[in-house]
Amino acid sequence: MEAVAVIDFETTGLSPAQGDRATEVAAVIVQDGRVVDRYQSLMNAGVRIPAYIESLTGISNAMIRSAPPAAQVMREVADFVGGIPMVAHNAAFDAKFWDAELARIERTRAQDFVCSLLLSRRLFPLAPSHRLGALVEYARLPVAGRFHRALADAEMAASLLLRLEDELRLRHQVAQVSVALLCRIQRASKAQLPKCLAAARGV
DNA sequence: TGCCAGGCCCTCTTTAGGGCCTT
Repeated sequence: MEAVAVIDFETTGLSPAQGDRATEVAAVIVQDGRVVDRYQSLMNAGVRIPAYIESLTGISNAMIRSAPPAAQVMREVADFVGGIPMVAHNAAFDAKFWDAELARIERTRAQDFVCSLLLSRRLFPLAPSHRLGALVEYARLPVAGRFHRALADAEMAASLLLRLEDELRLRHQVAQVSVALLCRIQRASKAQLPKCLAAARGV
């Protein structure tokens, strides 16, 4: 598979449209079956983190006060990722924060966003839960650090992506896994999935 | 203090409702 950037945000809430902002971002570059580069930074967007999110993530208002400005961090991470396809667990969430934070520095995203949550629902239908932590346990992936910290979650989502790639190769005999195929799989309905995988096998 | 969104997916569905997932 071509190189991808697996990203994860910690934020003050669920919706940039409601005024929520990013507090931490991480991106790991996955190439040739392994993580080859990493970026991580706290970011100060000048908004207060609610107490229940401080306890969820361990990221405090004091930590954010001494963090670099959000605009600087977004310029750095966007340059780090460049134009390669992006991946996140529940990508709808991270994509809306990525696009909202980029818009504040007058930049836009051009590449695809692959969702490891949607892929897991297709390829691990028997998993008891498709939360990142539950999938790490289900697939016996290494715990990369504290859950709900950006770099640890990005590393674990990267491990999950590589496991999903293995699943396509070994169980479904797909010789060539590509981002385009992952995009087709995540858009496929349950009924469409067998045909989608058969086409990928060249049947 | 408590709550806020939105897309996906299942089902006792499609003229809808509710759980899952992200912070």
